[in-house]
Amino acid sequence: MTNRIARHAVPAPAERPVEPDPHAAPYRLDEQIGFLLRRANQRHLAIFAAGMGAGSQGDGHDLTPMQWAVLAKLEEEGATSQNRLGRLAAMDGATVKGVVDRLTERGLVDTRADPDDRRHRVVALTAAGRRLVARSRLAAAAITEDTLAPLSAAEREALLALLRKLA
Amino acid sequence: MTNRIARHAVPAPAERPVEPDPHAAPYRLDEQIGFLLRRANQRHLAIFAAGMGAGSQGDGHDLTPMQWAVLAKLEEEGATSQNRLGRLAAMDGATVKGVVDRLTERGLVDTRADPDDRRHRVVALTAAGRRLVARSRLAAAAITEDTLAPLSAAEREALLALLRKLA
DNA sequence: GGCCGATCATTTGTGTACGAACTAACTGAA
DNA sequence: TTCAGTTAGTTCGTACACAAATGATCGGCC
Repeated sequence: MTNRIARHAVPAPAERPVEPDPHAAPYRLDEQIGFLLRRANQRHLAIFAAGMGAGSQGDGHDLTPMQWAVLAKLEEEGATSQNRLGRLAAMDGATVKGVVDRLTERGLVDTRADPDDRRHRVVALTAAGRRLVARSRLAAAAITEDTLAPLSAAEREALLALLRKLA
Repeated sequence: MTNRIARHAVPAPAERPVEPDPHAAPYRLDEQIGFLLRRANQRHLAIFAAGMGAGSQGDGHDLTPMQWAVLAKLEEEGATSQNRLGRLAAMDGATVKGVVDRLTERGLVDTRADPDDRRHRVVALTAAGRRLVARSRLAAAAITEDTLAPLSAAEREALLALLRKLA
């Protein structure tokens, strides 16, 4: 669990900061919602990589968050077009393609043409993909749990509700 | 303000989902903290791009969130080493380099050697960089405001506090 | 029945993100 | 002082993320 970022106390600045314009509104990067969202997400990604990444003691998931999202959605929804998959997993078409390509190379999903609409490419889990999802369920739940560990049950609910409102 | 992702109602699935194992714990991707964090961040990034991106009605900021974070931190703290800048702005060394390189190409920052420690490369705002930061302050504040728009003042405070706890 | 706008997939290009491996430089203890 | 451990920066490789442009296909409307 590396997470080399901002994990230590920051040492004193090398030189005195430029005095800001006293008329300017105060703007502290660390107080902005964007910065805090990014930090929280970073921590989550580190936890995810530790639990499902390549280095996670050979339990063999080796999935990125996006790859897991696609697999999980495919199991929830069954086979679907790339486009719908992208909407469900909240990623754009170009990104979906990359993720699906990598999953296809590993034999976890496959893609076939849709006879009803030849624009669609229908993506589905393979047997190996279904097995991997089944094996990874617990790890995924543990990642959610670890990410929320600093919060009480009430705080967790509040945070999820606020984030849903924000999205 | 494009945001093509998941902006529309999702149509019915093309075929019936595979029935999940009734013994498996329920796992809904949309309820996981990671998914919600990513969605919230996506929306923020779209708002940011609209307010400071290249297409934002020629007000000429044309900054990414990372680039803005570096510029804002440099103004808060004055000239600092790349490493410290990375810790302050919460990005790893390799990422800092890319961002600083692009800002350098645009003449917004420059880098010099530190005579006291020749490992350090000290990054500082140029005059043009300082002017751009001054011009962009209001836009940055508006982005924070727009991102938090769906929430009441109390909810905003609660969300920021919870995210701080999570980081 | 054939055109027109919308939809789907793909490609290209830019910009994060970060692990891993490497070199140069510093620092403290033997 | 010397050298082992640490730190700063760079490079490489992989994987998102998304705008924009392109080409194929569909669906409806005249």
